[in-house]
Amino acid sequence: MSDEVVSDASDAVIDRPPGRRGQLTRRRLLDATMVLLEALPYRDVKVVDIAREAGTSPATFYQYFSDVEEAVLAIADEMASAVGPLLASLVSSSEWTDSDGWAAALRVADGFIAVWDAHRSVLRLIDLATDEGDTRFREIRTRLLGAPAEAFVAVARRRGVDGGTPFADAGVLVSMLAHVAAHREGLEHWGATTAELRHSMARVIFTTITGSTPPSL
Amino acid sequence: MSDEVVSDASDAVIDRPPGRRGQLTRRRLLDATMVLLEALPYRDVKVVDIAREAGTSPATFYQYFSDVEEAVLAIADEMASAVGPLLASLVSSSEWTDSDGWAAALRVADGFIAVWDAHRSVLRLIDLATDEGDTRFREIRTRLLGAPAEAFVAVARRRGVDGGTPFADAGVLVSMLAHVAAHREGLEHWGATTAELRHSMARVIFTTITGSTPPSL
Amino acid sequence: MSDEVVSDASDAVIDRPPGRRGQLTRRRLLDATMVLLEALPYRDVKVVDIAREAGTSPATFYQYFSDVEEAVLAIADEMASAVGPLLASLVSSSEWTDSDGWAAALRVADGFIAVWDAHRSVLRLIDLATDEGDTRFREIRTRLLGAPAEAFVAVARRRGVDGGTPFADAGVLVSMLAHVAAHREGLEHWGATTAELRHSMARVIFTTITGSTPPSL
Amino acid sequence: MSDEVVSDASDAVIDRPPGRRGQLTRRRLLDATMVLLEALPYRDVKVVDIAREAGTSPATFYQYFSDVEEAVLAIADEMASAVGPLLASLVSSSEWTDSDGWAAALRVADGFIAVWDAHRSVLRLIDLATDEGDTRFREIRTRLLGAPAEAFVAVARRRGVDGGTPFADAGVLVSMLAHVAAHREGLEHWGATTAELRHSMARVIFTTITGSTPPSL
DNA sequence: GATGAATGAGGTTTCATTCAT
DNA sequence: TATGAATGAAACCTCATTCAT
Repeated sequence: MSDEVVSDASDAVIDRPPGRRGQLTRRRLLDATMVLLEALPYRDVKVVDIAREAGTSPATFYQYFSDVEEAVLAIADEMASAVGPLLASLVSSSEWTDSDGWAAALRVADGFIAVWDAHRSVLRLIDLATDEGDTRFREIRTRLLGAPAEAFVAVARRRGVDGGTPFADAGVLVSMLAHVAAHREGLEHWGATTAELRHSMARVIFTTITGSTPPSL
Repeated sequence: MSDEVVSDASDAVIDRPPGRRGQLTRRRLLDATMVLLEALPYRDVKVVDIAREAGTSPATFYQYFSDVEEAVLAIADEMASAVGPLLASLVSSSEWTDSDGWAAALRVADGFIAVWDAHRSVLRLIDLATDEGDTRFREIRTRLLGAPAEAFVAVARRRGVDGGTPFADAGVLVSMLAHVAAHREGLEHWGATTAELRHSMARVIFTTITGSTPPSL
Repeated sequence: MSDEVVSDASDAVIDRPPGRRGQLTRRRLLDATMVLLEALPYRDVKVVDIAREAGTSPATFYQYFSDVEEAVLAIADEMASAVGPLLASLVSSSEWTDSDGWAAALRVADGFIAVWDAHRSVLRLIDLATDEGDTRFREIRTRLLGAPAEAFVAVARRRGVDGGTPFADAGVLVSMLAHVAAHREGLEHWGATTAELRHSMARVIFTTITGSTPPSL
Repeated sequence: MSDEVVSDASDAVIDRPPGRRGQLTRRRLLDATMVLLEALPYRDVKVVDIAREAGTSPATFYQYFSDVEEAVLAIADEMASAVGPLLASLVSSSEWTDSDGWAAALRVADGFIAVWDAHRSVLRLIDLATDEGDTRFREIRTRLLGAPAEAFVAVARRRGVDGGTPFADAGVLVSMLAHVAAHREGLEHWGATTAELRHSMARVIFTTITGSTPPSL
């Protein structure tokens, strides 16, 4: 069991390259952080609890992250790297002609809803931290929402809308999509079904991008 | 109409009916809370600091609120009572005909932007707390955004849109407006001027409500 | 097999199984608590003081006990485990015949006096807490006084007193012994020497158990 | 109604002779203290709560008592003044002959039980404070238990028991009576009915006082 | 690598107590 | 007399963080 011979050369004192065991511990800590993030308000997620949840001690936590924020940052980063391109691809995967645009619009709406459903707590946190002025989170947020936004801009340019304002339009669209997806539950509670919401979202997308009325109606 | 009325006692720590001097102190505490809220992340707003800022002691704070959240709640409540109706009136003040609709749409967009500029920190906090499941904040949020949303619904009904889904449409609109207004700065940073944004917002409103293309273009 | 085991977690704040160093600290804290308990009224024993007396910090205290009561409970528990059986054995160690009963009665009286002299403050506290309805302390008190009481019952049964009421008799005896032992000092102050008191105690014991008059007179 | 003309001459600033209204307030405060004492551990009875319970403010409390202890002292004092003589009279009201002694013993037992049932919380408190060294409470306790104790001594002397130790005997008796009465409930829980207990108590009294076996058996 | 243990630092709360009205 | 209000002072309790093993 104790054949920890691994890490070849330098067994330095400080943060040396990963190492099998270390990688696992780190992952356990990240997962634990996620679990807590989904159950508690951010401000209530404490190092001690993460450690307990991960089955280690606080001291161990500090060997991998300097504070909770850093761990969260890592999580958010992973997520953004996966989700940003995904959302962008949904936008880019269509020519947004009158004929295939509607289907694309629906796909985009669905994509946002699905992504927010899957990562609600981290996404919320990214928003929060960004609003509070944290630049590292802002970068992540930009990667995340910027991707689909730029895709929208690209489409708008390609379709060469007359005197359009592609950046504003894209910004408005992404804002709308993100916010509706984030508050879908609240909106349902208020009287709008998810089916209706995706329809409304798609309509706004379609109209904004193509300038014409969706064929659906 | 300066009716302080109510205060059903559900609230604070003490029971005795306020009293002049006490009302002043309470106000000072609320103002101090606001000041801090604008300067710091919510989680960093401490009772000690509120007290200092208000020129009293923590003990005094606890004579009026049982914790920071309660003070914040009071602030949010006041704000919602003022802002909700305002936003709703912007929506209701037009017949949304093709001729006057565009002006109304612009007014609504401007209204949201102005309100968010004036109350950014509280509004952010209401969103955060609501998302974290706090029901008292959710109620406030509903009063706040529900007002314009229902106004949109009323308009949609009056205009008798064919097979419309007024609730979903209104929800999407309000979500868009709130989110864009909240992140205007970020969007500008990214490439969309405020002027363009308000235009895009208005266009989405107008199209969604009237079903036709804005005359502006 | 990497079982973190269980550790029923019913107890303190932490779960991890003690550990040498920790055991020592815990002991120091308990001892410090005892010292203070002997010098001050219970309600005046503060965590800060215990920590100081033990040469640590309050934070450390909380790593072992969740409040003063829990520490006191541990002390009382230890004491009861040692003292209960001792008192019981004093009762059981005689056949309570007319000839050896008197000596036994004196030994029992002496035992109670000695035990109360040695643990006055804790015993007082157990009584207090029990009277106030604390069930955990009640259990301890039952272990402590129940032991000699049941021994008395056993003796009474063995001696087959006619229409006796062994439980009531045992209860009365133990009550008397505990109370006199607890207030010996006050009684002396009032006019009864310890020698006389032990004699009176013994007489009541002897008479109650054997039904006959002590030979001494 | 506002004819508060009363208090003739000096309307001094500080504690002037009672005054109708003041007496009432004082009484209300004492009663409130009692109520709390019966519901909470002594250490948890706070000035604020007494005031609330009495329907006044803390400031008012301080016009009558300098702290909670003083109020409690007043209550204890009243009680002792009423109860001490009562218990003494129960002892003195018999010649303790073989014929009427048993009835007297039963009456005394009943008396202690009744008194403790009626004043349990105050009596407990007196004991506690006395044990902790408070001399004012000790005096009260002496008045309370000293009364029946001295009555026992008087009886013993009158009956001229041979080489008796009247003080020790009386002390033991009163201790027994007080403790059993105080813990009657606990003893019942353990297996001794109240009827049996009063019998056992009476037997110990009778035997100790008269030196003979009670006729009852 | 991992972690028992310890603790400085800081915020939270509670109260007794005091005034000015 | 009575009491709104205010607050100093003292605990409480929790964490992030650091060592030594």
